[in-house]
Amino acid sequence: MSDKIRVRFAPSPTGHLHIGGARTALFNWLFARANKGAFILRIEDTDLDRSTDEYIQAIIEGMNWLGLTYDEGPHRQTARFDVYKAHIDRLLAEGKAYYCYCTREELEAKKEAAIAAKIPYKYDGTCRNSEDAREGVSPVVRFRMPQHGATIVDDLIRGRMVFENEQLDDLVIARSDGSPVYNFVVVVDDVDMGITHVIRGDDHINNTPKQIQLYKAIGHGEPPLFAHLPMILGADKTRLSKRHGATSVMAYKDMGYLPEALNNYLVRLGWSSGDQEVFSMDEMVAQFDFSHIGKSAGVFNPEKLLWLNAHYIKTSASERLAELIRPFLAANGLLAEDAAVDSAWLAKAINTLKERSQTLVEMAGQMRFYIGDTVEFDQKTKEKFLTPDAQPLLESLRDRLQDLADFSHDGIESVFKGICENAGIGLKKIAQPARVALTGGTASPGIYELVEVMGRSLAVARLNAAIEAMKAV
RNA sequence: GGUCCCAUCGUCUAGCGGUUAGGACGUAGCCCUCUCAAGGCUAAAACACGGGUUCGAUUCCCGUUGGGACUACCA
Repeated sequence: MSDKIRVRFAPSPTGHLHIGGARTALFNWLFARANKGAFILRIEDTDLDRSTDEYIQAIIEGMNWLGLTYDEGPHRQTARFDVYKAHIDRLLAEGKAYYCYCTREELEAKKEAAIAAKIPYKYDGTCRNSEDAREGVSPVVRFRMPQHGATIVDDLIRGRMVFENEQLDDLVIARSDGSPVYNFVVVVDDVDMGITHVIRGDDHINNTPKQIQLYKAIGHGEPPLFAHLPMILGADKTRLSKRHGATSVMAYKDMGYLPEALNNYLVRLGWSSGDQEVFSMDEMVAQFDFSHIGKSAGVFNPEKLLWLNAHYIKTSASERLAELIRPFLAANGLLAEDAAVDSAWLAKAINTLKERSQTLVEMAGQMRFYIGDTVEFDQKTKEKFLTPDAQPLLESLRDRLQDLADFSHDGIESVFKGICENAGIGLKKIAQPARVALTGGTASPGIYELVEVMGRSLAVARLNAAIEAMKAV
């Protein structure tokens, strides 16, 4: 256990698992799996006002959906307040931290003054050397940050970064109510949990030197190694947020995306392995390495994700898709959740839809080809294809399908071919009117498979309905 | 304002001193074809700028410009 790699994903439960968090989780997971290490889930819920149990569940749900299994956790920081308290007391006793009685108002005023005078703001250290308690003020605890020398971060992705210690603030580690603050608990937990590598977004870069100083005060050995991942940006190159559309992982599930598509998209946003674009989870694990993680922020590209999703739909087993699509069919009203529809039939239908569906939502919509007694005709389409010339052809088609002994793809094909030969016409002359009659539209799966999956009775019924509609004109 | 990070087609990226600067998404055209897709082929499309270093810079160094993050008793 001593030199085993241990990494963690540490989201705060103040929202759903979003795209950026999911990628951080994925990279941690990949690194752990690639090195036979441990992947730990830690919930950073020290912000009591904004954290909720619902979001904890939502984050876990998102990770489960993506298949990012964790080996330990979820650990909750709110369950460890006594641990933090002990560290704070010790730091206080050792003089590495001190009580600060400055009020928020005073601090705010000093900050505004600094900004107005255009000088860089930093806590002025009023309480650093004075032990004077003030009546009626419950103090915060500040960490005594070294003010000389420099803190060096040898980032696994960015290389060496040097921070002058005089730039570092005496940061608050405990609020006036005694509760510990993020930068502090992160360090305590990483030490306690034996974290060897901290893989996180590069929005944490400026926290790193502060945390390293905390490690030196709290930890025993060396601080962990750091790897700062580039940010994910929206199309306008600002940090990805709700403004850019769906950002929660589960929203993608609801929009009919497959988890492997999202994982594959995310892994290629910032990391590469030559020219390869499509990766199974096993391939990602086998090929993942820090040296091919880029440094620059990436723009989230929904079109490419959609392309990957279409790819995975095309290549997934239809049996699996048949199960996944049921909720979507229930949602669009085509098939009740508990409808007794044969999965084998569903899979057969999906076979004809896979190559023309980019999402499960889209595929569920296309199930209209096969489910439902009536079809709606667009007026223009009807005029163009359900012509007087076509009527006898459709009648003939109906009769032949009615009498067809071998109601298979090949049997159906021979029916169409037979009609073409009889009438001396090309397939196009009958296929398009038939397609319109059977589906109401001009775009559908191949006509033979369409009829086959639809089944004899529905095909005949729809043909009859179309023929009636033609007569009515 | 301060600190830090970043910079190859519109986007994701390959490249690790000498390449016709490669791939992918998207876009356009063609082929295939019963429609729509899928698939195949082709095309347009990039090294931000200026200095160095070097026989030679997309690649190494510095600066400029441009983006971004952080700058809380949030995480």
